[in-house]
Amino acid sequence: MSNSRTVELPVLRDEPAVPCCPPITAGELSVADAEKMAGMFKALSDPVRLRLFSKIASHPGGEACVCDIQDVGVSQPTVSHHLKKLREAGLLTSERRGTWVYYTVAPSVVAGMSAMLDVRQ
Amino acid sequence: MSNSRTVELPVLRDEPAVPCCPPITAGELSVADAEKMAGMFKALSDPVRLRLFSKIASHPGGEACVCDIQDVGVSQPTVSHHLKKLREAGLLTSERRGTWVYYTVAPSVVAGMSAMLDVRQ
DNA sequence: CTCACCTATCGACAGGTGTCAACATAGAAG
DNA sequence: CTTCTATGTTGACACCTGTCGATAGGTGAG
Repeated sequence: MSNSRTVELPVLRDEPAVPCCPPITAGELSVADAEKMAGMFKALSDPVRLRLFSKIASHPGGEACVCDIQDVGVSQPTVSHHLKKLREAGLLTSERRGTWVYYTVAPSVVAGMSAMLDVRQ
Repeated sequence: MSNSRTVELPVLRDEPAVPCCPPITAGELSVADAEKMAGMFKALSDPVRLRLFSKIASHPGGEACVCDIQDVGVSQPTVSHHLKKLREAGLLTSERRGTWVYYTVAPSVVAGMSAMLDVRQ
């Protein structure tokens, strides 16, 4: 939309903005889009991961230290494993601050999944 | 709507209306809710299932005959297997009409999943 | 009835996934 | 340096899952 010359477009987040995929009602998903979205849904397809994600998302700022959320009934390595999966799916980002590691939800990605399922009923 | 007494309450859909689960940002998911929602996400966590679901959802009325959608690159038994999974997860309902079987999306269930991921960014 | 067609089920198999104990790594504080 | 705490990684194992061919069931036509 801008008409000035050579504007540096600022990157809003470290997320790739992910405009991925129109509502499912809009038409058939391409094979590539289906694989991408399936990967995201798969990340949320485990109860433990969903609870971890929910704990982070419901924290102020959508951000939480691992130490705040690791009480989900499985061992610490398993928690770490699940957080890695969520991060690899693009649903979380992680950042180390001194001793602790903080995980943050990627709002645009999650919003994209929500929008994709937006069915007018 | 009839006004005579002893009214039989009509079942709106065969779906259980599913008000399940507030937005993830609203608080931690209970173990039970996490298992229920994880099951729904798992149903959409396979590329073939997502494409089948997308084909049905994008059909007029959110309804399609198996014969219309089974071209997704896998065998007929596999298509049937995936449709069964989607049905068991509550995302689709099926109905036989003569020779053909029609699958229909359960809008309220899908809307529930969408609402759960509704993150204000 | 028989046949042709559409869809579901069964049995089997390769590959994927969740889980843990053991170990490794990274900071912070002595 | 050493030690402690917080996370991540590795390797192993049981279980789950996607896929297919073969087969069964259900429906309409003849």
